[in-house]
Amino acid sequence: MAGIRHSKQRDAILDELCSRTDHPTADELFVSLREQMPNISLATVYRNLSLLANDGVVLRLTCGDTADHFDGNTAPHYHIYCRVCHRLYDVDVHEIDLINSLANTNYNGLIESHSITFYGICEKCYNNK
Amino acid sequence: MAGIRHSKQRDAILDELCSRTDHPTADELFVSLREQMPNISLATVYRNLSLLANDGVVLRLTCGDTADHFDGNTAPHYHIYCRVCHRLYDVDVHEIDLINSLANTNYNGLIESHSITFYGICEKCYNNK
DNA sequence: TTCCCTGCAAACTGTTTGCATCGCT
DNA sequence: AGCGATGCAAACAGTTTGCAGGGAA
Repeated sequence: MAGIRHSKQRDAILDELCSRTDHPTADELFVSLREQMPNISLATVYRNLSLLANDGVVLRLTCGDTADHFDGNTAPHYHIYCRVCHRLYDVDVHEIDLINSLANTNYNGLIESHSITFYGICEKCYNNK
Repeated sequence: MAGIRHSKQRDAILDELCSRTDHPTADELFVSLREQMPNISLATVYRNLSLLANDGVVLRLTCGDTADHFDGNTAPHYHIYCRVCHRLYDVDVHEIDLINSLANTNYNGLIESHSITFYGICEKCYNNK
């Protein structure tokens, strides 16, 4: 986090991810990055995303979609995975701390905070039908 | 669900899954099933698990582990995925309805009930260290 | 100058699919 | 006979890894 090394590619990956509010997959990031950095390789994107996720600099979101998604916003928030458009959205559950404490009350404090993904239909898809 | 077809293999897969309280992967089920049914193929296990999951007869649990896990218990309950032993456990959060209504209050009722997987450390791993 | 990093290609893993055959009604 | 289900093997998608060369500290 603090002592993280830098490289042109790693910085570009982190910048690109943090500049987006969607929750791109490694491949989606790769496609964007190639515009500014045509020689970047997909393996580098995967490698650095794993590194950054293990360091807690970014979030890896596994939701049952074919590929993992990533989030540059590590502030406490939840996600909803839309069964219709297969996208992830931030969901602003104001009672986030209450939910976490409820869960932990029933499980001896071993449950991580702020790592819930809900499933359902996003507002856009719900309105479009 | 009601109109579901039957076959020796499909029934065996469902029986085996429902008789277990762990949350096996397709391959783990396959290994068990082969003892009673040596010619069963892994593709059949995958095919039927997908069928049953799509029909709502069983639950498919995606948790960031390498493989999907399955649960024969469709009664409302949550899960916790242990970061240490990489296993899924049922977690009895008594306030399950409250949590769902809190989430839905903040997202216009589009969030599915009863499909939360928490992340953390299971009690066994927590005590063993 | 020492590592860490990259790009490339090949390997790997979980899962799905095509196809010929089998089995139930 | 007809149709779905099976077993096998090949195909697939996402991800990881080995390696030789390049770049940051």
